[in-house]
Amino acid sequence: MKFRACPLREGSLSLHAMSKRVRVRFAPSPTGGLHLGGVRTVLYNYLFAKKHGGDFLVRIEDTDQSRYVPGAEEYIFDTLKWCGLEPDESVQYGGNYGPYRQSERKATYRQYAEQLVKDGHAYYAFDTPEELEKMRHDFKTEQNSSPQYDSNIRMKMRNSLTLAADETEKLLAEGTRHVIRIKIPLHETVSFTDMIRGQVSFDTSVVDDKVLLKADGMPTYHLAVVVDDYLMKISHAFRGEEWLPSAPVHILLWKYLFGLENMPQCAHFPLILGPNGKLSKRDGAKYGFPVFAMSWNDPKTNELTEGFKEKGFLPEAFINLLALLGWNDGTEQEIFTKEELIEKFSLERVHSAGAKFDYEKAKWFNHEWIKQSAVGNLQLAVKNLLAQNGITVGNDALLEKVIGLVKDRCVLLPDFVQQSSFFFKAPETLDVDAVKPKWDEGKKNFFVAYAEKSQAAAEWNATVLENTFKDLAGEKGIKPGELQLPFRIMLVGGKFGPPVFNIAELLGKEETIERINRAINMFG
RNA sequence: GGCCCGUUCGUCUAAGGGUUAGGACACCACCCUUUCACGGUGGUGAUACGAGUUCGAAUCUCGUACGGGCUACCA
Repeated sequence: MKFRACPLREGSLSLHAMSKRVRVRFAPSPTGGLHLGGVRTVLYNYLFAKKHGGDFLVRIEDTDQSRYVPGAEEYIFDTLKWCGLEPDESVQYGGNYGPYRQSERKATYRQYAEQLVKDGHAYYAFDTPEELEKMRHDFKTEQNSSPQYDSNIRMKMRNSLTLAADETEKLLAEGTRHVIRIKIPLHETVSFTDMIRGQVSFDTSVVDDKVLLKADGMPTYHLAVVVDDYLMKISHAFRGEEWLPSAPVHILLWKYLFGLENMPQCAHFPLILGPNGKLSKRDGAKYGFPVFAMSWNDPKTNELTEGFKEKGFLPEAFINLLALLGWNDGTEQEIFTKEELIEKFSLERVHSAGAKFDYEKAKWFNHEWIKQSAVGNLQLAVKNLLAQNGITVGNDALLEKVIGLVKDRCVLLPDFVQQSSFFFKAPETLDVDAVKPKWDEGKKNFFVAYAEKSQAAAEWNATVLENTFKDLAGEKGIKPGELQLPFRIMLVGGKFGPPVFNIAELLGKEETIERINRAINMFG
């Protein structure tokens, strides 16, 4: 980390971290939802910025209207909010370097694109999509399965390099559809230092003349990212590994436009992989786990993709598991709060290899977080979940006790429904089959007596209940163990839940006795 | 096809020239528990392959193989 010495008024010297600004870009389009890899990119950017006392900013990429999905932008910010990763600057949160939405910066991008043409680093291209397709077809060979618009091809196409100057002028004056392409130099080695991978080099002869400004006047990512990073004074640019191959284009643009010395430091994060390569939206449905942070309902296809939130993950657990997918602090610690992550995160310890997502381990993280969560942190979510299942909780104090009692056995939030419904509502059906084969008069008599004894009990708690139960069983000559399962079925309805006597304690005297009597009749 | 990145138990990973290659998830066994879990103890299980450098290589170098990414007027 770099430091800059700052003299204080008193004359002493103190070290201040140089201000860091990192940014993340979002397209409110591709699939709409923010998938695992996207959120992790945000997370690492966020952690880095916060750790170094810098600013974390989000830019919105609404470059391609045909792909723009309504609602996606709001969705992005909802997701960031749920994850606790709100940016310091963005369309929604404001800041001093706006506008942050790409479509509102069109004039700026054009200005720099024209500048490049003037300096001989870019050119106008008038080729139609059909002509491009023809080119790709005509020049396709066995050695080159996908020909690029590059130094070999460009002189055979219709652009300001091949056309006479007055012809170009005329086409432009007529408003002919055109794009601006970067003119990649012939044989030049472009290299840069990636904070995770070290030095990476490319030969420009394999880079194509990327479109910088599209026919509709919108910039491509390549132009926008460089111009914005400069104008918004970005110091660090981190993104996914899938961007590595386009880095040379960006380096060249920095060189031509703003100077290499002003280029942000960059890092490319490893990909998050699904069972088969890069994690895709399809993998979720295919393998049965969520790939989006929050449920995304595609307004175009009306297709719903379930998210981690709706699946019952705690946001704390979600960012925890994401952080550990490609990074660790070198110790054996695995459970981190956001604050700890900020404190301990370091780019040097981010892996360079892709990480395959494991849903089982993800669930383990959530389980750990539920177990260590304070009851208050869970209460609202559980209450809502119960309400969704038709159970209204009238007694919050009881709910608190119930959550405390059952949270150790809940992996996902919805598990609370099964584990705690019966505290608020008597089970509608009892697992009679589990009891009947061994049910007899002796047991029936026991429970009739136990109900009577309970009625008379002066104290009502698990210990007293259990002692009474065991004493009575002894008197009747029945093993207490044989009576516990029927008792559980009576109260819970099935073979699950916390220890029976704890359940009875929370249920209270009246309810417990009522359930015993009701069940005795059902067992016959 | 070309270019780039990568490769330690099934999965996430630790080990920065010298360790019986460590931990976690999952799995198995036992203990605890007469429900289901939690928890505890133990177990199975990895340095892709081949050369080289070195007294010594998971670690450094090269090659091979395999995996992934990119190769759009998408990001």
